[in-house]
Amino acid sequence: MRTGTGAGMPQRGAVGAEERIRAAAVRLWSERGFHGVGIRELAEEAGLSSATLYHYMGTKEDLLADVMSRGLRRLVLAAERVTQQRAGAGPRMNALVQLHVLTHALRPRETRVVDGELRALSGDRRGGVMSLRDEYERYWRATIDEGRASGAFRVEAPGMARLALLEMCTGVARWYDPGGPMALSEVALGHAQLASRVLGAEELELVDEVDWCRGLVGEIWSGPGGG
Amino acid sequence: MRTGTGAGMPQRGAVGAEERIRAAAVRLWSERGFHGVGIRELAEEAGLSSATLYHYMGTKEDLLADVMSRGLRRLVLAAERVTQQRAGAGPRMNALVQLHVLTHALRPRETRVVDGELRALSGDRRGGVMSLRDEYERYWRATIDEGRASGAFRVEAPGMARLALLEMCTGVARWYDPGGPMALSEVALGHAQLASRVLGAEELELVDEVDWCRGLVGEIWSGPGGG
Amino acid sequence: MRTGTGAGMPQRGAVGAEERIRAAAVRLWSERGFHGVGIRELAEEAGLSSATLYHYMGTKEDLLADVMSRGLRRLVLAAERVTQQRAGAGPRMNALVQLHVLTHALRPRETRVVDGELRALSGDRRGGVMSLRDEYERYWRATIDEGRASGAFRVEAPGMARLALLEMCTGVARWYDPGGPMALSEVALGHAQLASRVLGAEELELVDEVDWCRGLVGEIWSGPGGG
Amino acid sequence: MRTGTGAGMPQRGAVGAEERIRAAAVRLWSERGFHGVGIRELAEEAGLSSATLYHYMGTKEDLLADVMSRGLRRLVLAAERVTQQRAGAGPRMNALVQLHVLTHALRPRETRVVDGELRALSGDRRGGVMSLRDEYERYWRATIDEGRASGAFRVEAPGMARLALLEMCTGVARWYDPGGPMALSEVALGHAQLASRVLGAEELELVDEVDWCRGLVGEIWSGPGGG
DNA sequence: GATGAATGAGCATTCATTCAT
DNA sequence: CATGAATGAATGCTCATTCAT
Repeated sequence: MRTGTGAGMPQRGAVGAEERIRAAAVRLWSERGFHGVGIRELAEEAGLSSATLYHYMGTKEDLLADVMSRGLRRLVLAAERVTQQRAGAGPRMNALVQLHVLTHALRPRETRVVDGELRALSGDRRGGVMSLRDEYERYWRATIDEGRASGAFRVEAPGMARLALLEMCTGVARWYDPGGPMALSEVALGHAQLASRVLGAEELELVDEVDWCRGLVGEIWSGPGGG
Repeated sequence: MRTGTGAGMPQRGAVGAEERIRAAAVRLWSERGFHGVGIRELAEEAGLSSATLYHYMGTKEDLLADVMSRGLRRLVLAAERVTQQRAGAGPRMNALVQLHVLTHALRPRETRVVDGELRALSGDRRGGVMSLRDEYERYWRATIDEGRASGAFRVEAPGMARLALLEMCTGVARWYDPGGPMALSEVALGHAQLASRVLGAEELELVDEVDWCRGLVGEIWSGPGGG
Repeated sequence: MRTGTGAGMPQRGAVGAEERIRAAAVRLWSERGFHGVGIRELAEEAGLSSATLYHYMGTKEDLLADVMSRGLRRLVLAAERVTQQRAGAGPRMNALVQLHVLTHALRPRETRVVDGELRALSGDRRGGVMSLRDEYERYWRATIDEGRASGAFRVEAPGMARLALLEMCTGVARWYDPGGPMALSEVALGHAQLASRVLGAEELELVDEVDWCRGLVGEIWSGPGGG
Repeated sequence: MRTGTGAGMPQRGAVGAEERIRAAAVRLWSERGFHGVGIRELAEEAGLSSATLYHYMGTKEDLLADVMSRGLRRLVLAAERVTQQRAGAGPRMNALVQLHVLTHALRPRETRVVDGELRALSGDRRGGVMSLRDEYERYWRATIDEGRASGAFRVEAPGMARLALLEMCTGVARWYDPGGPMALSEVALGHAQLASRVLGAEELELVDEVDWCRGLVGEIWSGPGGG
């Protein structure tokens, strides 16, 4: 997808096209996978002809790389904010978890694509996406390390703990049902507590970051796509 | 896929064919997904022509349902054994976790297919697989309930804890690398400890079930396919 | 097949494509039957790739239904004209027979497909085609009934006579050879006479409708397809 | 299909196999056409495996040629009998028509295959079948010629009349319904009368040959297949 | 006599993609 | 900006047929 339209504000109907295409892709791919959805169906979902699609994107795989990169960049952006605005390993980790869980609960389609379609990317493009993912995970790694150094966390295998926590929190996008019995904030706070247990930091008080995170998610994920 | 060949020992190339097909499918699907692998490639991987494939299976989707059901039945079988042979919520949960982790670390391909291709199944067949998955999760649910009742576990939202734990342990199949820095037993015991923390049962002693589980996995997962 | 191209004159290769496809189908199917001709061969005969074929049609069966419906609609249209422009059972039947025979002699391929491939249509589509056929036969039925009522025809079993006559006249498409010994007008008039005998109306004078019918056939069957 | 089993009487289950195969072919082909039915379905209908089928027949096309030849030989045989046992063009034609109609009404499946699948036969085999058909039609031709010579028939174009009559009478196999409103004998006698009209021989008395023909059809068409 | 296993070629259909307009 | 037309390659699957047992 061509990088940017330059102007600061959407001007013509066409401006929304890229956005609509990405939205259609996310909707469809999150449900049936990259290989399970054809270009024609994608075009129909976006309200365009399949030929017009190619005006806005490169190949199908380019579109996937674009969608994944944008999603990951938003995750990175959010994690960066948390690090800037929350000090101390405990509060930071608490916020990171609540943010991750909220993002995955509020944006299950985007996150499922980001998390599950890496294998559909070939060599070169995969590398770029993986390094973005690593960039995101680095916030977790750093915070866990920090907590271990300060004595706030007690974990023997911090790498494994990080992976275990990420898998646990990412899983929310696979099972959370907004119409189900659990309130969103319960899930977020609940996972924050589980994380504190996993990290051996139970005595820490768990600040409720749900509203703040919700605002952050809203700010970062709404709008024309975080390009 | 037709049920069984009956005879006790593989005699001709044909005997192993069904098995070879399933193995090929697991290998390929775990890496590129159900929709990412064509019938011809599957056949080649199994050492057959694509026409011969259809001698042994119904449709491609039938094969997927077969592979998933067999995998899940093995998981159920193993969980059943744990429940029979380990008494008390703590020891049981400990064994369930170590078993799940070991299975996912030793059989990452099978478990990734089982866990990730549900969406490729259409209506009727999906139901069958989902009920098997529910059957498996019931062992976890029951054990958590038991531990909460006995006071061994302290969790506020047991449903969420179960899902969080399952996602966490299942994730092992996505990241564990046998050539990597972590020993398999460390991962298994490590997750058992994380689970005990998640469930608020830290004071419980964590019996090392790795060898026993390894035997169980070997017994249940080797052989002609757990039909 | 999409309805029409609107423009009054063929301009580019694409305009005639639908027409060319139907013509190819009629040519091939009339000789080897619907199931005897593959899509690739059809495409080749139409001068397109098999993928392009699907740009213009739905399924192969859709194309058959389209071809049959168009043929039958033309038959109906012609019979309607006869009924409007010829009064009295005798003259009408005479014209209907000559028209039917001429159509089947001049358009043996279209009529053979219309007459012989009903079984290749599945349920729903078959019904539509059958009702068109019934519509056409209704003109014969009505005319025979009229002739019986007026005393012009003497037949005991009018239903059987209608079927017998239709089979007899339709058969022309199966054996008439324009390069053979019989002139087209002889065949048409000859059948008109046989029909008058079958209906017990020998004393009636047989007007030669060959030229008029030929004009009608030319008018109705030429052109972009009678959609 | 290998020509004969030699012995005069069916001995083993296998003896019936060829017969069952032909019967299955006739059943299926008459409904969906030669190209519309696969070998596997044919085998299933005959109660055999598709491989076993090939024990009894050559290729699929060989089987078709066999089925068609046998049918036509039976038609020829019956026409021969008529010629031997009925003297005079009028009575002979009367019997030929009633026999043809009865055969097509009682054996619609066999006759539809005989009549409609010639195009599925390639070059060499088609010639053989066509000459059998010609042999059959020769009885009609000869009888019409005889009637014209003796003054019993008055037709101008005897060739066309023959074809018209054959098409008319053959059509019975396409529309006659034993459960419908017309009795079989009505159809047979009715067509005999239409034929006499077509041939300009109305003054001739129409002997009811239905019972005799029925016997002939029963004799010739029952039994192990008229090989 | 009968069949499971096997296959190359073919089936109807869809794929992602290009391009002239 | 947008699309209808076009296609080579691939899709999942079935074809008629052979052959060792």
